[in-house]
Amino acid sequence: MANPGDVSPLTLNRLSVYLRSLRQLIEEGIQRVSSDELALRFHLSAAQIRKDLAQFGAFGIRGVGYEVEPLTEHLSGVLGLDHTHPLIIVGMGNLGNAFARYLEFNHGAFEVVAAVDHDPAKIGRRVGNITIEKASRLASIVNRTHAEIGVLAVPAGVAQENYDALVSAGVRAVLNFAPRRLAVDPSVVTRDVDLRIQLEALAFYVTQLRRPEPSGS
Amino acid sequence: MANPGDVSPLTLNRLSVYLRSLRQLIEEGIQRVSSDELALRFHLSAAQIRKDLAQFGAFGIRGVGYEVEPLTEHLSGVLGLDHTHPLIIVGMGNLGNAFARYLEFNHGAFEVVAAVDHDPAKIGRRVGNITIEKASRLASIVNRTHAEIGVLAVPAGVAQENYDALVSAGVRAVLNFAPRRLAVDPSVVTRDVDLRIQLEALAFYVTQLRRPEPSGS
DNA sequence: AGATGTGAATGAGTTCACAGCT
DNA sequence: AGCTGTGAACTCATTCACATCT
Repeated sequence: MANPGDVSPLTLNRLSVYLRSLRQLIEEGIQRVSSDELALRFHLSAAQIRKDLAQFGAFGIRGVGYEVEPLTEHLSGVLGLDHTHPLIIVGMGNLGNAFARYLEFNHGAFEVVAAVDHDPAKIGRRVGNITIEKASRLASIVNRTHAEIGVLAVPAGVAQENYDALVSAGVRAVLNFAPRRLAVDPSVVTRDVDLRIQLEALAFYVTQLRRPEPSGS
Repeated sequence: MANPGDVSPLTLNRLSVYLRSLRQLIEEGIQRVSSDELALRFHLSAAQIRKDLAQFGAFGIRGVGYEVEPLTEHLSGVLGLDHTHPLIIVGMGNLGNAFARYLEFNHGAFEVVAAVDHDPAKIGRRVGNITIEKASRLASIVNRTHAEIGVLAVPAGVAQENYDALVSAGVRAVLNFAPRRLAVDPSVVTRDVDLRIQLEALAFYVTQLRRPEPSGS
C-alpha cells in the first residue's frame, strides 16, 4: 500500500478516470470486470490499470477480475470522496461564477461554502446557497467555514497575492485558474487549470500540422 | 529544428509559459535575459528552458542570453499566435458561456466565431458578438465560419456524439471540457480540461496527507 | 484456464555538466 | 568570462511478459 506522497499525479488522474468508468458499469448493473475489459471499453491500458490499482491494495481476483462495487467504494475512499470537501471560491467573475454553478449540478464530494471578491459591487450578491463576501475577510471566512480547498479565479495580475492570502488563511489545497505560474507553498497542494496553455497548444498543432502526417523522415 | 509531431505536449505547455514570461519582461522594458534569470524569476528550470528553445532553432547568444523581443516574436510564430484562430463553442451552458466571455477579455489569437446548443430555448440568444445557433446545423456553420477549433462544453452523456459531429464538421482541434474520455480521431488534436480530475486529486491530498509529511519510512 | 500482480525492459522526460561559441 | 546548446546520466512512467494465485 503506497505512501500518499509516493503516488504520482498521473496515477491520481487515472484513478479519477477509473472511478468514473466503474460508476458507469454500476449503472449498467455489471458486477465484475477484468482489466482488459475496462481498457477496451474506456480506451485505457490494461497493464496500467492493474499497476495503478495494485498500488492501493490488491483488490482483484486472479482468474476472474475486479468486483465493480467494492472496488468503486475502495477507490472513493482512497480519493477521499466518501466525505464532503468544503470549498471557497476567490474571484467571482465569469470563471468563478461558472465554477460555482458547475458544482451545484455536480453535487457530490465538493461543496461551495463561501465565495469572495474584491469588487464592492459584487459583495452581497447571492450565488446558489451562498452570498459573496469581502475578500479582505478571507481569513475569518475560511476559519468559520473550515474551507479546505481554495479555488483561485482572479485575474493573473493579482493571482499571487490572493494565493498567498488563501494559504495563510489556512486552506490545504488550491485549484488555480489564473494564467500565472505561482510561487507555491510546498505544504499546500496546487493544481493549475490554465486555459491559455491548452488553447495555445491547439493553435500550435493547427498551425504546424497542416495535413495529417508528413509521412516518412 | 523539430518536426511538429515530435514536440512533446509538455514542451508545448512550457512554451506558452515562456511566452507569457517574456511578454512580462517586454512590459518591463527588459531587452535581454539569460535562461538562469528566466528560471529564477518565473520558477522554471534553466536547463529545460535552453533545451526547449533549442528545439525551435537556436536563438540565444552564447555568453549573453536571449533577446527578449525577437524570441517572443519567434515563439509566437511557432505557436501560431501571429494569426487569429476561429473557434466554435458547442454547448452554451455555464461553462460555454463563461468560456465565451473569458475569450472576449482575453482578446488575442483566438476569436469565437460561432456557438451552438441543443436547447431550443437558447437559440437566438446573443453572447458578445455572436448569436447562438442550432447544434444540428453544426456542419454548415463550421463551413461558413471556417472555425478550426471546437470547444466542447456539453454534458458528459452527449460528449462523444458532439465530438464526432465537430470532427465530421471539419474542425482541426478540440478543447474538451466534458468529463468523459473520448474515442478520438487521430487526425484531430484534442486536449481535455477535466475539472473533476483536478478536484478529486486535491481531495486525495487533502484527505491522505493530513499533516505536512509523515517523516521517514 | 484465466486474469491478477509484478519484476524486468523499454521509453519518455529531466537534469547534469561541459565543450564551444561570442 | 559567461551563457548557450547538447550529449550523457539519471529519474520517472509505461509496457511487456510471465510466475502466481483462484
